[in-house]
Amino acid sequence: MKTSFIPIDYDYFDFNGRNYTKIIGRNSEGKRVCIIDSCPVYLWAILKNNLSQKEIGDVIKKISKIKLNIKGRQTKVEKVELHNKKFLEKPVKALKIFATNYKDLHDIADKLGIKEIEKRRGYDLGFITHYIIEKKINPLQKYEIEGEMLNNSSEFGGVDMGLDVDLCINLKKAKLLENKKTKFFPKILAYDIETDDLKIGKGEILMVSLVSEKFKKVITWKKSYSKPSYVEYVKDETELIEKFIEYVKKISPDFLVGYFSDGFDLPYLKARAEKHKIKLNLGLDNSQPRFSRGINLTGKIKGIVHIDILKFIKTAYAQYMKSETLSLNEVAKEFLGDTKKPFKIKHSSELEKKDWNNYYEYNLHDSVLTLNLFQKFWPDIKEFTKIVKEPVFDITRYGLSKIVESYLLHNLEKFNEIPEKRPTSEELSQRRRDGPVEGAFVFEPKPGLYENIAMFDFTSMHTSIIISMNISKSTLLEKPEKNTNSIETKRGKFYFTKKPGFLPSLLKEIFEQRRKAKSEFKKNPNPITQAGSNAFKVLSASVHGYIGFFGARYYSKEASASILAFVRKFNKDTIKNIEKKGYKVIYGDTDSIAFLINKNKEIEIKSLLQDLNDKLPGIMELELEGFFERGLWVTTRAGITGAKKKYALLSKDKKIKIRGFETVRRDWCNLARKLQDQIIKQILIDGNEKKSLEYLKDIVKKIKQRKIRKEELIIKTQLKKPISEYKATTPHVVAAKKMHEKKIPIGTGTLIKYYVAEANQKKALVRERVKLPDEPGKYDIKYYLERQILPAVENIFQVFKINTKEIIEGKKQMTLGDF
DNA sequence: GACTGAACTATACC
DNA sequence: ACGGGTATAGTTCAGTC
Repeated sequence: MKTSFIPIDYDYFDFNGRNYTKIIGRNSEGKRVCIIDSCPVYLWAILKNNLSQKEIGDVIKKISKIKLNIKGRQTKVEKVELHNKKFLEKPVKALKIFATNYKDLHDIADKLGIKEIEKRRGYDLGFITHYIIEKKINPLQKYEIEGEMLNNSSEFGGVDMGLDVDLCINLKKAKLLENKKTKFFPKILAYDIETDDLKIGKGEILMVSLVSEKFKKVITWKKSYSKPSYVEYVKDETELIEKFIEYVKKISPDFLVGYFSDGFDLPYLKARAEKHKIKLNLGLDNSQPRFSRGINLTGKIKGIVHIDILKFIKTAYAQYMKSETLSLNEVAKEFLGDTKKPFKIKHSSELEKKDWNNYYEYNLHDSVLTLNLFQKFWPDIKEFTKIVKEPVFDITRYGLSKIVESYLLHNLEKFNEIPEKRPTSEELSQRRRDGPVEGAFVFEPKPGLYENIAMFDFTSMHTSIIISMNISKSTLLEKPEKNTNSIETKRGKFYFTKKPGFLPSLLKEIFEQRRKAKSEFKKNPNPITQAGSNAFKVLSASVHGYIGFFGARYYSKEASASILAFVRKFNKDTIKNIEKKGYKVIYGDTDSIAFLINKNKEIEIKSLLQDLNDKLPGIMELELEGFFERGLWVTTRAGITGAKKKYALLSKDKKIKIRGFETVRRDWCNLARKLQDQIIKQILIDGNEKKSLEYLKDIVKKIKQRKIRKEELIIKTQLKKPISEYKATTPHVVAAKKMHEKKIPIGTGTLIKYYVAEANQKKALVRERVKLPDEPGKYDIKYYLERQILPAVENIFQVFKINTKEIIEGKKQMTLGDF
């Protein structure tokens, strides 16, 4: 039997004590294919130096005899081979110890505590990762496979019986079809549920929507006066769940996609199914979803990849996004230009018959948005999966460190490297005690309104330093050596060999692929080329964070400290060089430098850039970020020093770039944010403060006359941990408690909204005046003037020597006099 | 009881 | 626990006079 095959979902099972993979995928005809395969299972024992041939022979003999009878199965060492390998770049002699079952490698490693063995490695990768590395059956790549058809046979304990696939093949041969572009259009089904209570399983599921390319359905037992065509009525919640399963099975998607569905929709369905004593048998083998334990639930369905698209967006894109929250509404707005349907959710008992049609539509559209978001990010997910070589299920849930680490693990073989182990819990606590390393340098600006500014920045600074200076855990030298890359840090002077290490080499590969992908995208801008560029960008930008992350296999505080020391050095050196040429540097943060170009022409600045670049080592590169007509820097609140990380620029093409100001912070009320935004824009465009001052006076007047709507004064603050863990009772904690009393569901991550009301008695603390947005009350004019408006504008006008405090307070006294 | 600095908290920048 | 450090700023809390 021969067919094409694109692997999608990976699973494994034991048969006669051995491990077998069960991979579900599709062939070119769109048929669902399952392949059964196995691979050698082994771990590495790194031998001590200077062992004699005889000693090695004796060790091999000893190890070959290891037999274990644990967890109800027999496992043994089946073969031992001697190999010349590398571990952390150093040549080592290592024994490749083959055993029966991957899950027993740990126990075998425990038996290897003998003096000739220095280290034991390679048994903590997970069987699927081990299998993919070993057999190179990579996810989402296209193969031509050969094997025996299994047709409800009893082979492998009848694994294919009751498995809903078109073909089940015992794999014999697989050939990667390299040159053919994989045209793989997966079947996607998005879903979303509506319930009467947000606590998992507590309320009833009122309806569930299912949306795929040519399918739209809302299943509900809550009837309206008229039934839209996409709605299907069922008798009750039990039937709703059964109907849901029926449709999922009928459509049989490759991906079942939800938004926050790991934490809500899927566990909810499971809990309600349990309550009604029915099985949520969504798996291709009729199994129920399985949930991982831990803080973050993840729901796995066998054969169908369950994807919580929120998780992927959060990990890979949140840092580049404008949205203030990751709610479906905001994320859809940013990426799709579409929003949720307006509908105010109430408990079903409070809904009138006429409301239900809107509720159906709302529910349906949430699935539409979820589907569209998946489509939007599918090219990215595909790229990440192909590059990192971990299954889609994991790629969409891994954090950045796991993505980087997986990439490294899947590429060690070409360096003949034995993988490093995960840190033990002792190592983890030690690493946490290491404390932080000194970070980047930020130039203290002199407050003012400047004209004609140029901004340079280093291209992917940390990444290019790692590559150019060959920095990593394994290239760090124990002793000083000549002709090395060295750097002084607070933790001592560190030396790195110039012989390329595997981590900097792999990073260089990613970096070059990113460059290619980026130019590809520029030549031919489309979602596919953009996704390639994005994936390499995110991956390469995360490597420095990975090295400094205490949970990393290739963690190195020395390497991390060195990278940051180089970051400071290159930035400061460049500032000096720019100043030497007679320019005034006004600001810089980590990898950027802003300076005044005075009367010089742009061409002269570009030649300065060229000069600076000529002196930079390796692949390091300084770029022109842009030319700016005007720029505004202010003092800190204390009013003495220039504030770092707070500035605004007006580019030549009249675009405004605002950084750090209250305008861009979501924990300030809209009024203060909008006012500041207007003022900054006006000042940058006009070059003076006159109009802005009038605008400020007008707003102050309006607030005193209570002409500002309360919505403009709502302060939004996120709960970062459970309420009980707060040591200080802050305003937003008080508001959260009020919400809790009102039975509004809250938890870590909830954006708490409140306003500050007038005090009826002498209430000094802000928290005593906190009210929820729909609580009646008058807002506190004094608070908003002094704690929101004034701080937002004070240091801006200070640049023009205008004392805003007098303007605000002076008028206030007059108004108070009126009372 | 008013004042003040430290601690706690959130959020931004790169 | 699931990249990192640097920085600003508000509010509460605890200690001082």
